[in-house]
Amino acid sequence: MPPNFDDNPVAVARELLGWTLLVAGVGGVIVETEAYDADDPASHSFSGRTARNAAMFGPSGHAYVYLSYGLHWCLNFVCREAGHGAAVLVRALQPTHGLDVMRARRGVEALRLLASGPGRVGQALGIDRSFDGLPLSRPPFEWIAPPCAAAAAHIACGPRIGITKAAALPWRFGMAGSPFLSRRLP
DNA sequence: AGACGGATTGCCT
DNA sequence: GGCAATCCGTCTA
Repeated sequence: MPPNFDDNPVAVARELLGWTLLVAGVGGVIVETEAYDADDPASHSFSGRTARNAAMFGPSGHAYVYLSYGLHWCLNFVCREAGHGAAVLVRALQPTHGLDVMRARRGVEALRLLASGPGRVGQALGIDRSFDGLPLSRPPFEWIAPPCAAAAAHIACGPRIGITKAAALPWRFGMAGSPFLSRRLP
């Protein structure tokens, strides 16, 4: 049972925290996300549809994958209804499943370094261009719901990272105090 | 056809 | 805390 993606990206970004995301059996608990909306200058969808961001304008509940800085594959979830260009970026996981696979892919041992950062998440999960546009409700994706009401009480938010436009919006969300965040939250 | 910049990471001091 | 690496997508001609 996957989470509900038919909502605005800020709501989806918050609701995703605490869910366990597995890709081919490898993954962990989502502890950090960022929201990107259609009329958001920092969003890849802001300047309209192109070949790269086409998945963002497709149906919700699908993956949008892009290459960052020429070498990092980043995983996003399309949300709202089709055609809006809204998505949520997965920024960090607490590794729980397939630790050895992730260690091999990442080339590091420490749990803390396996998936704390969007590029690390992509590498740890084996994400690449071929995942762009795939539905999140079917294999290789698999979801485990968070323990009831556990996540909501511990969510913190702050400005998004690495962007220059709309930098003031507090659209980065994380589980407060988690050691697996890519950076501290206020 | 060619230039330019980026939703980052890792290694440096 | 600072900065180089790296290469695809987009824009301009």
